[in-house]
Amino acid sequence: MPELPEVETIRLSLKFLEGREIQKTSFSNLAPIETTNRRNLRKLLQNTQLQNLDRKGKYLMFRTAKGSLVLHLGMSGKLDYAPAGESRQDKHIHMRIDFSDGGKLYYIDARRFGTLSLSRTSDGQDNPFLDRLGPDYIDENFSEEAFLTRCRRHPGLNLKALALHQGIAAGLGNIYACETLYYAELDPRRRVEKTSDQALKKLHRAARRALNLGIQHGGSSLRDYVDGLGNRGVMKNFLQVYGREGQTTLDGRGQVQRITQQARSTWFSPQVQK
DNA sequence: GCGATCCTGGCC
DNA sequence: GGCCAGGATCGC
Repeated sequence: MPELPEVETIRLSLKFLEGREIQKTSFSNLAPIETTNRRNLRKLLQNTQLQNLDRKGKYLMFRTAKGSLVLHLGMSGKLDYAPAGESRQDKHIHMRIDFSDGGKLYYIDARRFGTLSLSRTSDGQDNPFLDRLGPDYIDENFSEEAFLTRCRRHPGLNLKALALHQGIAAGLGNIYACETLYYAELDPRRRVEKTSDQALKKLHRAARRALNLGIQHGGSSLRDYVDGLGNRGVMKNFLQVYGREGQTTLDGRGQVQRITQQARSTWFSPQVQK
């Protein structure tokens, strides 16, 4: 469910937890833990300070002195903070972090497409999920030239698949991939090898624009997305093509059509995107 | 590179 | 009952 803007919004909403002491952490039997085990995670997140809450692509990193919990929210994952004296009840709570002041942070994930993993290094390169990621689209140091080089390694991909490929560049999901291709006025069916350097650079700029706009508006709450404190985002009201099959684009420049690519829906406007 | 697959829930 | 969903991996 959450893409870069939603994950970033969640991160910002929970940044106030930085510096707090974690007392203990517990996991459900079905918690989607990968490449480590609950004992290691429990040990990592026990009687220690949460130093920083960071993000790489769609992954959150809970940093402590001994390493980080690396969390991906998948399609249905949420974080929900309950201050001292409150608690949450849900069938699908898979992790609970108890802070020494009585606050609790819950990870809730009905579909369990998310992952909980571990990193011992500050750059995260020892974690197989983080290691696979390309640069973050909104990283100021990620140049158009670097993006171009990475794109050219995948000549056979169509532009929608390119946009969604987290190893080329990280952060776009289905919503913002569609929006990016609309901003860049590029046909999602076009292949990388048939796309000019100029056009790919335009795609890079468009992705940054789409993602930053999403962050500014607190993410897209289409169905049930909320940040770590239960607040909805309003980016939905600014989407040009996503979910608008049979309507005009938000700015009225064309009609929106839905097609299927890589077994997922793509919304685009053939009049605008070439 | 592509399609199937992991899983639950909401909506028609 | 069937279809759809904001994701990513795995096998072919």
